[in-house]
Amino acid sequence: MTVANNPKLVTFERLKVSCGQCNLNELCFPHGMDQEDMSKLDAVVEQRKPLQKNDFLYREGDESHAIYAVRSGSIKTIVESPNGDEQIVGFHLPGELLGLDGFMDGSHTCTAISLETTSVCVMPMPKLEGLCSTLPGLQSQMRRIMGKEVTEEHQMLLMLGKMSAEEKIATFLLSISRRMVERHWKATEFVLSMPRQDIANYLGLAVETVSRLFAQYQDSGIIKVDRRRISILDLQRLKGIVGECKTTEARNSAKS
Amino acid sequence: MTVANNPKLVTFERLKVSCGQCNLNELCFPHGMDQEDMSKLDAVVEQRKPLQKNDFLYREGDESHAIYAVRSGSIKTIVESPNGDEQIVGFHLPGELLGLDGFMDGSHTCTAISLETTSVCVMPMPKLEGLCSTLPGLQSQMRRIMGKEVTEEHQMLLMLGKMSAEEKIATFLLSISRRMVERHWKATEFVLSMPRQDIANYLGLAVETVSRLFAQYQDSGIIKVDRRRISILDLQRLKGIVGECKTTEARNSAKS
DNA sequence: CGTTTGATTGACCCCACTCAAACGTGGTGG
DNA sequence: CCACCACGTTTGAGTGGGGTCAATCAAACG
Repeated sequence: MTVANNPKLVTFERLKVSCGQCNLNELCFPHGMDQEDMSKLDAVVEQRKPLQKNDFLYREGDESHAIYAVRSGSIKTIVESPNGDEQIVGFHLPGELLGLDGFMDGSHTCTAISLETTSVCVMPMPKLEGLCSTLPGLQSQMRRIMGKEVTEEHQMLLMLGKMSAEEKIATFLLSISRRMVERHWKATEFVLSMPRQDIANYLGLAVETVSRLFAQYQDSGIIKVDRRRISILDLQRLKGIVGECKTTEARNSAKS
Repeated sequence: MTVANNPKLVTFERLKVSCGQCNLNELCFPHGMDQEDMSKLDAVVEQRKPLQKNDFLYREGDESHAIYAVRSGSIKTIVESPNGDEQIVGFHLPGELLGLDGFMDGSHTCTAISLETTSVCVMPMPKLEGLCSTLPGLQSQMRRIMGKEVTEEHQMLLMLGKMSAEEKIATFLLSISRRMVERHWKATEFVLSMPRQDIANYLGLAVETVSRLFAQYQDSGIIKVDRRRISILDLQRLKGIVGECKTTEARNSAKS
């Protein structure tokens, strides 16, 4: 329905949409900024030729020029180990940011690959830095964004370190569901943009385990699986799998 | 030998040491800053009463006032899961920073606990922000620090997601060793400040597994273990365990 | 159509966890 | 100074969760 969420439309209609007009701005970088600041931000945001499936947005080692926001489509970020295998460290949906890994020494420490046809907004670092010194709000915005990244990665460490396969899958589905709601999509029906292989990699599991647990949850009547299309039939039971107490629920309702 | 690395001395001698005089400044926040900027930073750095073992520096949910640098001793940071168990997300040695998890919404999302008697430098956020707007270098410094945090956590995700117990233990020992060298301590002989339980938690393993692998590596002549005192006897073999190809070595030599 | 790629399912097995007990070691008080 | 206790660590035995291997199946594509 919306422009931003349909890659076909955005690709062929017009490339540049101002942040003020973008329906994702509440989720994205401009979150909480006033009209004036947003229009100044607008001036530095650039558009980029849409990425085709499996295109690289950037690779490990590439010089870091900018931070990126997904406008439509989705992107995975991966890090590579010394002995060759790779770990997916994040899936990025429309409105989510990436590229913060390049801040340490000016070159990216992970690789970003599109999962489907994807368009991104580019915020060039030099210009963004310049803007930061004039707009006091932008600086704290940057901090918030990086703090969010750190916090999210902590949650992922918790998942990889302490959760069983069942809990991981449930957590993953709930995370996607929650983010779908944020984007005003249905909480209980969505299409995963990544293959099973990527889900497994992300969760530290084997593909077969992911497949088996999807099947198991379907048999239990918790979800319905049709290839990459997922329907959550019993959200409460899914939440019950990840943790008995209500901490998660309390935290979510407190945030919104 | 050095003041900063001996908690007893620093505690009873004098609390405040300027960044310029601190032998950790090359590892710490001031890394790369000139004398002038450093003295301005000095003006906002505060000292804090030393923490006793198992004291909290801050807890999840606490309001975030500052970022902290370990001056002596060590600190662990942990996140808690809905169902009660916790994951250690980092061990912080002298010169290392913590508190960045509070940047998202102004309250900490993890808990910091000292592993031994520990003193920290406090950099209050409001003052630091003020300084950022006048010192252009400080802003980019902040970014570097956060970028480093993100990158380190990516490496940890890789470890938790893809490594076997053997690789995890080897990686852990090498990480400690590398950081000891940075602090001008011996690369091959050190005392771990955390119990086995914490190592196990951090690596996503059971205590028994950690114990067994330490024993196994000792039997193989790779390390020598005496309670918490570790001697690395065969650094090359240890590096061999984490990855067959030489990427790690190449990267390290390229950086230095 | 055949081919390829991704997903599922089954059989088997191994790594790492659990449970349990023994073993220092350090601290405490008699 | 020694006896005692508490805690962290080690070691052994047994088990199960999830990985591996292999075959099958279903879409998508040329």
